[in-house]
Order: sequence, then structure tokens, then C-alpha cells
Amino acid sequence: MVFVSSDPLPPPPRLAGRARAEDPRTPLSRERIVDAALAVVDADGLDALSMRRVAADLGTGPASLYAHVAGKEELLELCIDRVSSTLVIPDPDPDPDRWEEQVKTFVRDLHHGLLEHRDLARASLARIPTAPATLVVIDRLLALLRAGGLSDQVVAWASDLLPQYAVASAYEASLFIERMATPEGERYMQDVGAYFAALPAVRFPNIAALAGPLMHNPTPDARFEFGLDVIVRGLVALRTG
Amino acid sequence: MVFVSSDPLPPPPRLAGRARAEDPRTPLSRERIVDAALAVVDADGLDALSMRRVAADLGTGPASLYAHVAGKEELLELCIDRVSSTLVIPDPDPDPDRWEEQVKTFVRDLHHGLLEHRDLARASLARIPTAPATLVVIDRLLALLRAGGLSDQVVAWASDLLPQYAVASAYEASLFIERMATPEGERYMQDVGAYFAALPAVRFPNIAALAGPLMHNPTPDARFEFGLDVIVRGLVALRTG
DNA sequence: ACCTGAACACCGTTCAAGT
DNA sequence: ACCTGAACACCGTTCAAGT
Repeated sequence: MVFVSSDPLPPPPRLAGRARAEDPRTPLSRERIVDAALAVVDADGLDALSMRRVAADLGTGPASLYAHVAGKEELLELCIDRVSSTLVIPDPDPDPDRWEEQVKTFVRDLHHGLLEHRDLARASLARIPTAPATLVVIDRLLALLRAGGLSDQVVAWASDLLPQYAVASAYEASLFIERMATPEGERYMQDVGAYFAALPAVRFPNIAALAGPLMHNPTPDARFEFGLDVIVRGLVALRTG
Repeated sequence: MVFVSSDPLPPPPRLAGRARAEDPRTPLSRERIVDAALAVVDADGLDALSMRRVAADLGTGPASLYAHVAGKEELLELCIDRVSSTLVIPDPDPDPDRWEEQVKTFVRDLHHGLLEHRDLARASLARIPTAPATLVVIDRLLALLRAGGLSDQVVAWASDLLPQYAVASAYEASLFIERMATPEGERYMQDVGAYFAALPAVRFPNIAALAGPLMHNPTPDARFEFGLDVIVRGLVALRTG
């Protein structure tokens, strides 16, 4: 590889940390816009995601995005679909004997896949999935659920309930993680613990009595795993055969 | 009742519909600010809730609110707590024989209490409850759960899981209701149904096979009731005694 | 067809100044 | 102590104008 004077210069070194404004000559595309949007979320969280910020990171103005994307709503949907497309969902060759563990693994993967992108899960709440990669995830989940001896109606509603749980938990977990990441946040969580412990037992006898278990987080995933276990056990209880 | 010329005039008649700017002489207070905020949410939804809008409805400027409320975050927390305080939670005299139905009634009341305020539930997601009325709700839930033969740890985590489900479902239900309320929204929901029905069965065999059950909503609460049943059955499965 | 500058109608929050 | 006007640093989206 040789450089001649007419070659474009290689990109200059730059401080990491903040997103670089990309070469404005490479044309915009949905792909690049979604890349930039996810980079913003990964770097600074969902609240930092704005059309103006994405445009600036791409070295252009906000109006330019609207040639490729209908608006912020569609951009969020595209981000979710991109994340769905990265989920490795092994076609699990549904095995009735290992059904419960297979369902749990599926929901866990969803949960953790979302958690890789901070609080992006918030944008996934209450969205009807219509984008292709997301539909693939649902279809695979349905395939798995159908191997569990459940009625079609239970399978259908369970394919709503389980992702709802994965998403809501990922959102809550992301806020928890975010808080624990900063010194003030860690302080705040300790204060909350102390606050609950100090609550007047006359007015809140049960909170006072259970302050320990209420605050207990043996592992970061313990609460998530508990709810997942409850839901899967409940589904098993609805088996017809 | 007689009017003399020095009496302040009674408030002039006005078009309903939009919130009136209240008498600026009656002093601001947290109470009145929360009243106004909830009125905005009830009238136009959570997205319409802004400090500026609340201030305008109270006949003042946005800066005035900050003497009574730390910021928008605190205002949202106060709104949630206000809603919690309106929930009628009959101390249910926990009865192990009717435990499952009592738990369901409790979670249903939470769900529907939130639904009375549009998509306010969104603001309740991922918030650690510390305000008094919300803590009362949790304490009562704990009391009820403790009558079910569950370990303290299961009781504690269930008191997270059940409200999480009530809140997430209320948020999703509110969006569904909101959409069905407008003609375009109703149209959109029909289009989604048609879209799923028309999905290529080769790529999405299970969605295609279950299009009927997936779209089936016999009553507005059917999905919520399904999930509630699943979770309560799962908790029953965790009974020690 | 794709991109842009400028504008419109908004945000939450701060702060010096008033009463 | 409580309130305010004005400002700061942002938003999403539109639209006429450019290439």
C-alpha cells in the first residue's frame, strides 16, 4: 500500500470519548443513521439521543436526516430492529424435556441483548413489533412456546408477556446499573436502603419487617431470574396435556 | 349572597376543553401544582406535561414552580404519589383461602387506578417508590403476600414483580386505548392486523399460523388478566407450605 | 434525488431582580 | 419567602432553496 499525493488523507487521530463527525462526503443512509443513533445511546443513553445530535455526529444538519427516516419515532424503531437482528437466537430444536430451560434462555438473551444498549429498552416498551428482525425473534419464540403443550391462545399471549417482562426488566436494570456506576448514584442507593430501614414500623410494619429481603440483590440478575422463574412456572401450570 | 361593588367579580364563563388559567392571586403550592399537572395528563397525556404548560395553566411563569418543586422529576413523583393516595386498598383481612383472588384484586386495582390517568404509568416505571402514599400501597401488598405461605424473599421480590406488571401493562393498555380512540388509530390497528395476516408464511410460519390468537382481544383486559393469572399461578407454585 | 440554512414552536432550568 | 422576566442551551420538524 503506497500513498500518492492525490490520495485522500487518512483520518487524523482524534480524542476518543465523543463521537467523531464523520466524513461528510460518504452519503447518508438509513444504515449510517442507525449506526450513529445506537452509538449515541451506547455512549450517553437514550435521553441523549436526538435528531440534532445524530446529525451533528454525522457531520450534517438535522434536516438532512428526514430524507432517510420519517422522524424520531421511526429511527427508534429502526434501532430496536437493529438490536433484534444482533440477537443470536439458536433455533433451539424444541425439546419438551428441556422446554422450561429453553424458554428461560430465550428470554434471558432478549433481556441481556437489550441491556447491551443502556436504557434503549425504554423505547421498546409499548411498541407493536412490525420490523423484520424483531418479527423473526417473535416467530422463533412462538416456535419454542408451541413445543410446551400449551393452547394456541396461551402461546400467543405468552409471546407478548415474556418479551414485555424482558423489556421492562431490562429498562429497570439499566437504570439500576447506571445509578450504581456513579459515586453519587451509589450513595443514593445506599441512602434509599437506609431510608427503608428507618421507616416507622408503626405506619409501615411490613416494609420494616422485610427491609432485608426487599433490598437483597445477591446478583445483578437475581430479581430478573426470580420473575422469569415465576412466569415460566405459571405457564407450566397452564399446560393442557 | 349579595354582591357589592368592591367584591371581586366571579370568574367569567369560559369555554371548557382547555385548562383555565387559574386566579393568580391564590398562592401557589405543591398541591395546586400537582393538581394542575394531573389535569394536563388527564386532558392531553403525559407527553403534554411540561413545566411551562403547568405554569401557564396556573397563570404564572415556569420559573415560579421551582419555589415549590425541585424540578420535573419531583413533580412526576408527586403525581404518582397523588394517584397512589386515591387507590382504595381495602385492608383485605388476608384470608389464605381466598389469597389468589385477593392478590389479583389488588394488582387489578393498581392497574386500573393508573389507567385512569392515561399514560401516566410510563412515569412510574423504574422509579423507586419513596413517597408516603406509594409506600402505603406497598406495605399493604406485602401484608397480603405474607399470608400466602411464601418465604420472605419471595414475598419481597413478588412485591416488586406484581407492581411492575401492573404498571407496564397499564402503560401498554393506555397506548392501545389511545390508539383505538381516534379514527386513524383504529385504522392503524386494523392495518397491523392485516399486515400480520399477510406476512409470508415461509419466513414467519408461526406468526402466520397463530395470527388469529395473536390478535385476539376478547375484552380490553384479557391480556392483562392472562399475565396476572400466569404470575399468580407461578407464585402459588413457589409455596413452601 | 438528496441535501441544507433558516426558521417555527416548543423544552427544562437558572439567576438576578423585584416585592 | 415567594415570585418573575429574561436568558441559556437545548428540542423535533418543516420548507423553500440549492445542487
